[in-house]
Amino acid sequence: MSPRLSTTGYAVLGMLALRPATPYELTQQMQRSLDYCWPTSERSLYDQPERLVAAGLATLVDDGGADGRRRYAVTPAGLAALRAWLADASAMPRFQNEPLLRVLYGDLGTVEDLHRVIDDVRVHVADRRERGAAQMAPYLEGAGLFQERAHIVVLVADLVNRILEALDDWAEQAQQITAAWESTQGVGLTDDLRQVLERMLEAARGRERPPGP
Amino acid sequence: MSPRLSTTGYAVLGMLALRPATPYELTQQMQRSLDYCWPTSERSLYDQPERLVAAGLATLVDDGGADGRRRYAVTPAGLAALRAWLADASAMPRFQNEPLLRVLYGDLGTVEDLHRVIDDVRVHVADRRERGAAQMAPYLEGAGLFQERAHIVVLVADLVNRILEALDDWAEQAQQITAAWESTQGVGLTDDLRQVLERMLEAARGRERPPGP
DNA sequence: CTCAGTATACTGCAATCCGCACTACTGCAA
DNA sequence: TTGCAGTAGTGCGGATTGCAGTATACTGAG
Repeated sequence: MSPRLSTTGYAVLGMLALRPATPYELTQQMQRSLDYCWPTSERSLYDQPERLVAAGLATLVDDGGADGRRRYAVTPAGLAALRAWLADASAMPRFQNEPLLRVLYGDLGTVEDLHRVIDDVRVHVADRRERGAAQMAPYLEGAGLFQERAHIVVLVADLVNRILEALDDWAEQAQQITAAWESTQGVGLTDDLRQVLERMLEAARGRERPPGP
Repeated sequence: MSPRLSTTGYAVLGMLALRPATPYELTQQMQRSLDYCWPTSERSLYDQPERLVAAGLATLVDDGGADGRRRYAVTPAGLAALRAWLADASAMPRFQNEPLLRVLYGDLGTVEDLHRVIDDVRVHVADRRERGAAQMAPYLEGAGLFQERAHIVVLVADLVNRILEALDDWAEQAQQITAAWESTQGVGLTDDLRQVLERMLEAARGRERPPGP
């Protein structure tokens, strides 16, 4: 019946289920929460509510006159659609890691380029973590923005933080390893890289099956 | 001059810079490498080479007759464009984490839904790690597919692996924490969640400035 | 008072990307 | 010779993106 909602559609539907909102408020909320698990352009958030209305999953609860400021809320059908979505299979996380792409082709550029990309990762991560901490700190005192959902919010924030930690740890190690490189080409499997590779393969093997016959 | 290449455009340009390829070969390579840092649909990979040719960054080195099988290679201008791209600023990594979105709205569904999403993450991650290990193991014996680029490949694989590890560790902890939940709503800040939150905030604080005056 | 400058809250548009269905060819096996 | 699976694509409609542009409100200098 409904022409298959996109994941972004469900993301918006979910936000409206938490509380009715105007498109602009959706863009604000996106920066606070959605951006950590499902980044989208602001542009598309302005279009989503209308599409949800067309599918019968949301309604206009306040057309704010001629000057816009339209507020939308979920319908019972919308809630049902959300619950159905939550019940079906999820996709593998997709990581659009542009800095890593630059590292992957790093041997086509200079060592300075490579160093800068890695440094930038740490800067980006530090910024994100700082903003994340500022958002999460109030929850300890019972004063979070969605305190009644604290259990969910903490779980989500924890994964985001773990991934940022992984990025930062990697970047720190990459800084140390690449500091010695004189060129981006022909470095070969140096001792430190061999260690990294061995640890990686060992960890992967460890997960397969506990003992083995 | 050229109408600004997309990141996917540079990703393809980079693959062609490593070795000339047919569009189909690009889709194969994507599954092996690009998918870990810059996932795209196969469909768009078929279109990219033509676009690069139009921009003067690639050329057809073998139009395989009427039956397709066209092979493309970078031009000197293409290599220059790649180097210029490597020299300019990178964007923050973007994580499209659909399972996490489902957790974020988990309080609108059942506990079973929530458990399943978290379990699925571990399954997805195990699968990825296994494939990654199979690809990386040959590099230890000097028999990797791009052995002469081993230093780069190991660095990239290490970040991918660290992120997968973070996902799995998080999921394992989330399994334990949510195992006790009888409903997805009104759980509140239980002791285990409070500990997670405290560790998170402490870690973030630790990064800000080493000692303090 | 007014006028430039800035912030907020959008809208339009062209380019790009995506999923899906569909085609065409090859081997090979009943 | 027909059916089926695998390989290598193409076409198309709709979704998404970045960017430029608009409208309105406030703010403080002259």
